[in-house]
Amino acid sequence: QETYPIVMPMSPITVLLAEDHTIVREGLRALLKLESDIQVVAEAQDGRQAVVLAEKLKPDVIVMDIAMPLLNGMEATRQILHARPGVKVLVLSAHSDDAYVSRVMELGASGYLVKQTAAHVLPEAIRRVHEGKKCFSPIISRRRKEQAVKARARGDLPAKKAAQISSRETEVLQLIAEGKANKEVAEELKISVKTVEKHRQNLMDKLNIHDTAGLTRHAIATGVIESSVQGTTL
Amino acid sequence: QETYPIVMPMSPITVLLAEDHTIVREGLRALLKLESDIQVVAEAQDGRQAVVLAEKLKPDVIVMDIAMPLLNGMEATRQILHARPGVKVLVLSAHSDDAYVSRVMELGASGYLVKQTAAHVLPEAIRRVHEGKKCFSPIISRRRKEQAVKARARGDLPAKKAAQISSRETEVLQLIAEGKANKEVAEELKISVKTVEKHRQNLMDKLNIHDTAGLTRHAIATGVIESSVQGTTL
DNA sequence: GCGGTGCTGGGGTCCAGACCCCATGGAAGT
DNA sequence: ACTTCCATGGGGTCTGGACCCCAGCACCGC
Repeated sequence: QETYPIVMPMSPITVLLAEDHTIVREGLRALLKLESDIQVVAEAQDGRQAVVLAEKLKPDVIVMDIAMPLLNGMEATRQILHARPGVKVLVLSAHSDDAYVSRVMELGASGYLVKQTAAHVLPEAIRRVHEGKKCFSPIISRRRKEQAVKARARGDLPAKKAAQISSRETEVLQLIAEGKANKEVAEELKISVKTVEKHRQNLMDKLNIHDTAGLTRHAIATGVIESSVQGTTL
Repeated sequence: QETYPIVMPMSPITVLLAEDHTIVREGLRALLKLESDIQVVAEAQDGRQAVVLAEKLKPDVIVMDIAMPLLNGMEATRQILHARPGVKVLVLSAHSDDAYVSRVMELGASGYLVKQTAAHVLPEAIRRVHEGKKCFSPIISRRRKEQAVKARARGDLPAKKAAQISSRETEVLQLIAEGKANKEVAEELKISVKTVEKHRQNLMDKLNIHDTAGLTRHAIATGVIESSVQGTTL
């Protein structure tokens, strides 16, 4: 019953919101409601729901939290992209470890926003990934550029997949996070202290974390150790 | 220039939003904007800002996230309530651990909502705590009742104490666990590096933990920080 | 084979942190 | 009033880790 405006009334971008914290999810929906070209067609409160709803409703874009019960956002993303390779997954995560971002992007996600991002970036990012572009939070894209520059400086081939932590490095990481000094790690693994230092350095470079506290947090976050590990006092 | 409506135009409840994830914070603000009797007067993206803004603007209610950088919601709540005992702090947290809830309530907070809570509960909770009532998420209040019954059955004494960590020491612990060097901690807290070293030494003595990794694990295990705290790269 | 990478080992420099000593002022408890 | 605790700050020493250089050997893929 309305006259056609000069601007074409494009069909809105359909969005599935996957985020386990209800109050946060409804907040995001409230933010997106202000955008006339974006329509939230469904919400999922865990990864499994996200997979099911993505399959059923075939939304254009899926805004996916990483930390979710039952099935985390990483696995959910993998399954969704396996079933519908064309769909755009925009990851929304609390953390920004390089290794994390790399893994998600290798899965085929279209973008990665950290939750520190300003709210107005979200609808913009949804539009961008809908157009087939990649989209990252400023912090992330800045770091990715730095990484790329460094990689080229080192003469790396573009076939990257940067932060692969080797099995030996993981061993060292665990012992460091358990509070062992380099010397103790060396004794434990029966290698030289110098080698331990080297592994430690490689870990720091690959993870872009340059302090013991950060390595420890990373080890806990990725499940290498638990926070309740008893220290040297035992 | 407007005529007075029949309903008294009560002065709105002033609210300070303390939540480190910008996109979440703006989502919450968008939700609260729909409530005419609630006015978000300021936002804080870490605990220290929350303390400063609470002091300066004296809001009626502070909606406080627990997991925040620099100063977590727990310590921020303690400091704010120390300075202004009358203020209402409504804690908003991702976790619903009993130990967590108990500690927060002992500090004198007015309520505790988990983020799984439906959005419409938030403004309702703000009104309730503003009236001086306590307010919990349904899941929490149910469990608190069960706990209280059990406690009485066991005839518990309220007494307990481990190594007593002071409020200042907890602040230092958080910053250490976030990967800050002593010098950075000193700058953040505007005290001498020597004092930071002293606090660090006291922490190590009291906790009987003598490495940074151990302190970091302890901070995570006791909820001072989360393992996913952003590193020094931000 | 040749390049890539992982694991191993050693040389060095430099600074931050661990641990010792000390003192002062304020707040809180007895 | 006196003690205790906390927070503050300064003196020192010494070791451990961060970061730089270098290398050989083994494996894997092409």
